[in-house]
Amino acid sequence: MKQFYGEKTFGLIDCNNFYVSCERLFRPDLANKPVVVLSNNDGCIIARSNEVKKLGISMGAPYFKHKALIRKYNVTVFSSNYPLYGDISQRVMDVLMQMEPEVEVYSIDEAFITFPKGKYLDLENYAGFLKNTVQRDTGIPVSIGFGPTKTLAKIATWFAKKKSSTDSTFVMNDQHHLETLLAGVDVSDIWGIGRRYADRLKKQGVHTALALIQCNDTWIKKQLTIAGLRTVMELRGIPCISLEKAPPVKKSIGTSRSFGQPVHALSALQEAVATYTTQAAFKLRSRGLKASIIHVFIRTNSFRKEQAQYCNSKTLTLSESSSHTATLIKAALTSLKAIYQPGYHYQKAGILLSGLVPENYEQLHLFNAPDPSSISLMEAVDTINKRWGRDTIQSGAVGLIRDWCHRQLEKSPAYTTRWSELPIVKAAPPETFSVA
DNA sequence: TCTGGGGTCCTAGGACCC
DNA sequence: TCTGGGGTCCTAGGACCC
Repeated sequence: MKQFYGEKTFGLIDCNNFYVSCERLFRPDLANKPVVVLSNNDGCIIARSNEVKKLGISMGAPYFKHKALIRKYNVTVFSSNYPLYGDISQRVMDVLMQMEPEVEVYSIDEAFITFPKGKYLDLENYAGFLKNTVQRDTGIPVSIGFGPTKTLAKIATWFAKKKSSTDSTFVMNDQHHLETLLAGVDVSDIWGIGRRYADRLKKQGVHTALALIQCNDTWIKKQLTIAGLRTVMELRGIPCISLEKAPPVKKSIGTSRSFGQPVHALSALQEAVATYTTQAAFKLRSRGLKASIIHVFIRTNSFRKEQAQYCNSKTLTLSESSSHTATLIKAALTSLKAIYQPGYHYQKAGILLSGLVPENYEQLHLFNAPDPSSISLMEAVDTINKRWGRDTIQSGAVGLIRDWCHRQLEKSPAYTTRWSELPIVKAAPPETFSVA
């Protein structure tokens, strides 16, 4: 492979229509039938079965705009069920880690692997073996691409999905002429080139990955920054992005939601912000971290051009980092009060915690002693909420009426993560299978 | 009526210091 | 009246990813 530098082969394992595949695991009657999964608040379509893709419904499309089509073609609709998807994802990753020593969990539905060039004599065969093993052990169909860099492995996976053949794998090897392959890839389909950059490149006459790798490096850096230049090097076959086996240290943790209906009152925003802070603080403690910076934002609906628009945010630095829910809520509500303006239709609020340090990292305020009772209180609350559900014990600030809560009308059960929602399999005649 | 959420990285520009 | 230059840090905004 003369044009490919580097000693390693990279692979990308990408779950097909992942959220839809997860829902189908427990609804085998939906195989080969059109299915979509909605975003939070049932707002956008974020996963589509192949049948739905053929109807021309695009990724991220607003649900309400396609309701008629969805009804017409009898598409089954699910609200998103992240506990289910997270659990199935873990199973897929476990299978890969049993097969390969070097695995990077890149996202909920993708993993990179890498191994020395030449480890497997027949890469096509190995890709098929990997794919079949994941499918057999988890029920999730995947596509797999191999290439000499991560970016080219991504492109190989793109070819694997594009091919109408059933094997869903693609290996970039000596038989392929890299330039011929890249001539068939639109710049917008390159990992790292988003819509803005793609538009910009096309305006200047660069339409394909092949045209891009032939551009001058200085020009590329000016157009796409150093990150874009790295992408181009990878497209040329020079590895610049390495495999990250350990998940990177978190720099921020946030929670934000759109409301189920417009919100006007400060009191409702306070409940929402307190609720999001509670959730973020729980995530913080689950990762063994404390935060010292808390950022709160509120905004109106920018799609409603006819309405008065307002968005604002405020960042507060705590005198001492904390993971204590009440402390964080107090700071969040102080910021909220400072930015709240009456008279607007608010659509979304959120909080972002940063300045994260390990919980055992002590940087005490000169005059404040730590309160050991607050630590044991939080531990008790987390234990109870893990056992009985996350709403069991909460701060009074989160409210009781909560009419701002987001919608999730079509949610499937937490089949694999909640005892009360386990699927019940009934004995059935051969060749049929039903789930109650 | 109804348009997601959670992240990361890069750069430009201002503040500040010596 | 005339009034430097370089380094660092921080932040906002824009780009990207799934």
